[in-house]
Amino acid sequence: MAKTSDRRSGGGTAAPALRQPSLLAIPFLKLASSGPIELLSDAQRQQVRQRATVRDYPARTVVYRAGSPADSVFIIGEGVVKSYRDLASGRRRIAAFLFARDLFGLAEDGLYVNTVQTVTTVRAYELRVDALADLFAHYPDIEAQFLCKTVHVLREAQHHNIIMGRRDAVGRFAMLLQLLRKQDSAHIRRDIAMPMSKSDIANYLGLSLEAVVRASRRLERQGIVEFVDRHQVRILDQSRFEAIAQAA
Amino acid sequence: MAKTSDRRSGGGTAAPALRQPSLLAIPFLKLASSGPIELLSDAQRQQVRQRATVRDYPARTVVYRAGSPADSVFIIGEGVVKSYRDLASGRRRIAAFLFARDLFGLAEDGLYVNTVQTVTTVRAYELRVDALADLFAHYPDIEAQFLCKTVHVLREAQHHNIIMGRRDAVGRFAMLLQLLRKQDSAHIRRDIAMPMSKSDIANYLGLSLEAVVRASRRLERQGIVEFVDRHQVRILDQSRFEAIAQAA
DNA sequence: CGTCGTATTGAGGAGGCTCAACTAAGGTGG
DNA sequence: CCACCTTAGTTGAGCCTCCTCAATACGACG
Repeated sequence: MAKTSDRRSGGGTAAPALRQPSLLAIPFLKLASSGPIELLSDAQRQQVRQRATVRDYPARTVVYRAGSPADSVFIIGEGVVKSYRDLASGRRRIAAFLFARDLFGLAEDGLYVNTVQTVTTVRAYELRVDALADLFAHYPDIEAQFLCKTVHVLREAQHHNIIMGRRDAVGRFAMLLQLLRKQDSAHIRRDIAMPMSKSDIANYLGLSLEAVVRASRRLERQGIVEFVDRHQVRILDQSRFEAIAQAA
Repeated sequence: MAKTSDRRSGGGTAAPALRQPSLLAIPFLKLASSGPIELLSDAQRQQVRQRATVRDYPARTVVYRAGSPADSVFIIGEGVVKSYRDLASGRRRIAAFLFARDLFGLAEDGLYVNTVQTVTTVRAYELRVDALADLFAHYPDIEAQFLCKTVHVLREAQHHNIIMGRRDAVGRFAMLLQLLRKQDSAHIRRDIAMPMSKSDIANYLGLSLEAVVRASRRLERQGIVEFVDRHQVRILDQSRFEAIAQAA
């Protein structure tokens, strides 16, 4: 494969390929282990898998467009997608980046609200709405897990709001890096995979591309991070990095 | 009651007092009527009502604080609340204003993530988590409606993101007014109830109080809106108002 | 009629945006 | 294998908007 196709799965974690659809979230209730957990049991994942179609998309593929009929929901098995809307002003607002074990395609009034496009190559599980209804009817517990996941996504959207409330570009960028770092939770904390372009990041953070570039340059010049390559960032000064990101 | 206590229910709609807990949202699937609808059937509302405790709060009451144990979820019967977090920087970010038929109290890891405080006097239905679990176990359809509502709230959070992505204070303020106008959907579209303070609005929009004041003044000076009193706004020029708000 | 919280207005400064030119990297075709 | 092209990224200059600080007005309540 060509060089660009090497960008897979949001970056270099050695996680084994997921053979079953899977949902990650922090549950409502207090559990022994805090932090996000796998919601579905093996049996549940089997049930979901049986009703789903596996889809493999190359990078930059549009999965669906905003306003088109919503026939399916999707669970990401591997890879990264962006969910966005193009506004009347010509600007593009990226609502979220979605990763393995994330869910997308929740519709409104029978239509998708955002456009979803792959950032890396992506394997997804497509569940048609009737299959989903069937699943919920037979296995109410699975429906409860979807509710749990949706609440988790809602909290992430609120976190995005907090990011956008910051005035300084450097702070917003640092908070995005924190978010990306959580994706490689099992991996080393020093290196962060950044599969999306800086232009995508600008659209996510509500900044101009130039502002994102200057923010990353400043972090680099101050010796806080280092850009190993276009899609990989290394944290050099953990405490100063945290200080900037936490100062929300 | 004193004058300030006259601020009720987000403002002057002649809606009859809701005797039953109720959820408002736009469903996934295409229906005959687009726009938000009542999700629960009469029988379902009855079931929810039986397991809920009615709570009446004066204005400015804290219902719960971020980080405290999450024992209950709440459905608003009447009134307005704000859901917010106080950040390390001393700033307060209001995640959402919630109205009649809205749901709040969805926890993470057994703890509330936001602080919720009443803006007006509020009647709410409190559902303890075990009562909610019992409800879901016996009536899976109700769980489906809660899922639908949560997705709806998620979309509203994404809309909030779009608002915050705007650079101009006037545009953000106009979009907030649009949002408030939808609350009085059955009511005249010319007058908008604005139960919260301008300071709250600033915290919601990610602006300084002064910026909100100047934005509203500018809309007023241009003859687009008129501030009838501190909590009521009248749209004078519908088309110019829309043009500013839509130009997201 | 004084006090407190909310609201308003002005002056000055910081930060991000736009516009514009330019560099770097990846992909294509001869 | 290289010239070319396209996309992504970088940097600088000047403008614009919002922020901060500070002082003042207003309304509700005691």
